[in-house]
Amino acid sequence: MTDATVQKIRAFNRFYMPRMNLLGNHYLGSEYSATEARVLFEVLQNDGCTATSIARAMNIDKGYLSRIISAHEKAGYLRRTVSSGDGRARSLHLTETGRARAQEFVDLSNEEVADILAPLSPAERKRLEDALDTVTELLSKGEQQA
Amino acid sequence: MTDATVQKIRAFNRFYMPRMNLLGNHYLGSEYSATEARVLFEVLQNDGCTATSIARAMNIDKGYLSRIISAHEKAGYLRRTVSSGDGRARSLHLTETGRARAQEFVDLSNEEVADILAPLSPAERKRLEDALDTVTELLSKGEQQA
DNA sequence: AAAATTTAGTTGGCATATGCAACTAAATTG
DNA sequence: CAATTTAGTTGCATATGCCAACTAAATTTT
Repeated sequence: MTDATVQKIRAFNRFYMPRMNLLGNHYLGSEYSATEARVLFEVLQNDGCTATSIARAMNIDKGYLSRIISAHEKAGYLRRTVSSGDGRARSLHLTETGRARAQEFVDLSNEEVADILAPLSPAERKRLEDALDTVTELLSKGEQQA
Repeated sequence: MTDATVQKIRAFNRFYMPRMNLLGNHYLGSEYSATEARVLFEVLQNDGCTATSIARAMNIDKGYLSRIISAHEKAGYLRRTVSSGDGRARSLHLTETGRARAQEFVDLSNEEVADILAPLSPAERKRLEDALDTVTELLSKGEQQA
């Protein structure tokens, strides 16, 4: 059951996560927690989504999420509107400020990754992209559950 | 500055992390926090290491780490012995119980990964391994800082 | 070698993050 | 309409992180 590919994946994860700064609780170098930043992204990429859908996507506690959303609202990053079809649910929308804030995170992340890729030649970048495509393609097999 | 490879990497991260269950604060499905589990692994893979070396490797506060280690000791997972060469430092060693506990995590992780890889044929696994090797090789460039 | 400085670890205190369960309101079932 | 389920909120407990004070032991200075 513990075949070589499994070990390879696990070794890769141990190598990749710290290199990409994907450990720790802060979103990159920012003062924001990774969770707070991700919530902002969820709403950015999914305007009108609800707390429930975010909780499902991020797999976090709905109580905790409720507070994060309240904090984002208080900070002026998003608005809550009663869902048209469901009186219990609130549709979430980023404000201009929130969109700008999310963009800051995107920019920061881009810079970090760019630094990591700096030593690579164009040919090497191409190889890297192809390898990432391959990994994505293969791990997408047997994907249609959720 | 925001080139295609950077976007590729970021898209890959968004795809890969949730798929590998690398988000969230719990070590896999266990009741253990990721931090507690990682400390156990550090000692497992580095018998006789010290709190200072772990704090450096994991980049966490020494006070917090001190408490985690105490908890692990109280739980019977590890022993502390005064370092032979340095009277201030304590060498850390897993007990049999601690080794078994760590192994449970390893097994759990192996199973999760095995499930993900289940749909892949042997040929596809080989392709995957090669792709992971390529990514690792390329991201290792310009690596000798620390 | 004694004093001053540094290092390893512990502990207390504090702030925030996270998780869980009880609770309210609204929707859905039968 | 009563019973059940669902979306969110809130109270409370624990986890996590950070900083500073403190002890003991090692290292450096003079």
